[in-house]
Amino acid sequence: MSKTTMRKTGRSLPITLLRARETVMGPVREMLAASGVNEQKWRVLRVLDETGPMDQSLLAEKACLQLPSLTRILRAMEEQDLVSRATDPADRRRSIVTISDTGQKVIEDHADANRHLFARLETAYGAERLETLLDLLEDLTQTDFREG
Amino acid sequence: MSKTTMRKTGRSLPITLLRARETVMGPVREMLAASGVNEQKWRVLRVLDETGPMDQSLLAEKACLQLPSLTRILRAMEEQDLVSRATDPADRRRSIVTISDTGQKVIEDHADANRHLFARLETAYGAERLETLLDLLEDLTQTDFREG
DNA sequence: CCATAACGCTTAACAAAGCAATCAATAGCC
DNA sequence: GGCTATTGATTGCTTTGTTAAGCGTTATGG
Repeated sequence: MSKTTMRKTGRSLPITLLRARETVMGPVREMLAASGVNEQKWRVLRVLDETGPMDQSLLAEKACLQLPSLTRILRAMEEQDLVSRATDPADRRRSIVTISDTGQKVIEDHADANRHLFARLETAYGAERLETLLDLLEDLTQTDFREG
Repeated sequence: MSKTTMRKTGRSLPITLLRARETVMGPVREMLAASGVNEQKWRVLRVLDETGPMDQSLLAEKACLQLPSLTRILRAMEEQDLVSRATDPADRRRSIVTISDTGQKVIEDHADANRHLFARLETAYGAERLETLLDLLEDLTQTDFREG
């Protein structure tokens, strides 16, 4: 045994989060497997559908994607006619991304399966506990615990 | 606005988990940036340090890594002398991974910073809430909500 | 025994993450 | 106005995730 093993090894939040994410995303990936969109594209579509057109920086933040990743994903999504991009006339650095009818249709096609999945999760895990978990996670995200 | 936007757009557990993970891992990545280990190697080292030598399949599961990823990571870690591998004489398909003194040192070097980080998180977020969150996450991981 | 299946790990191929550098457009400042 | 700094997006490079196939080893069943 190692010296460091002697310390009380508390549960690891990073690994626990990873595991939980895998548990949740597995079924979602299954759901999306058939259609031409993957997890990331689905997140992009959902954000655009829920919030409307926006520039890429904001979209990246809301969809939890890095700008470089988003750039490449949007290129593919444009080719699939899921979204369209147009440079913002007010600031020609910006490019505004808009969901297309095809993109809307993908969302709608998966809406039922998604609701069904979520409903099963609520049943198996407990609706109140799920609410609590989401609250705690959102608070964690807003917690600042950096140096200084 | 879209048709689908009309539905009550519940909070998305996948994205919330992603965000929370990013919040937690950001500072950890900063901590590790200087040393030669990244997030994944750090997870491998921690698992080996806490639980002792083990074969790769178990290590992969505990460190939340896929076997192919682990293969590549271990190759690099062997070159860095962080771990060593030896085929299990009892079952020569298995290869047992052991943390090295260099690997131990990396853990020890970061132990303080890691504890400090975790302590600040406990302070900023609340120790009890953190416990609750970990409990809820672990339960979620054990929740089966697949079809059928 | 021996053929076959199952297992543990590796390799291969491609998409994506992460990070740094780059480029074009805008903003600030003298 | 013209120079520099900043911003939004893209590209390049390396590592990892994901899936499927492959190889050697061990278990199983006739």
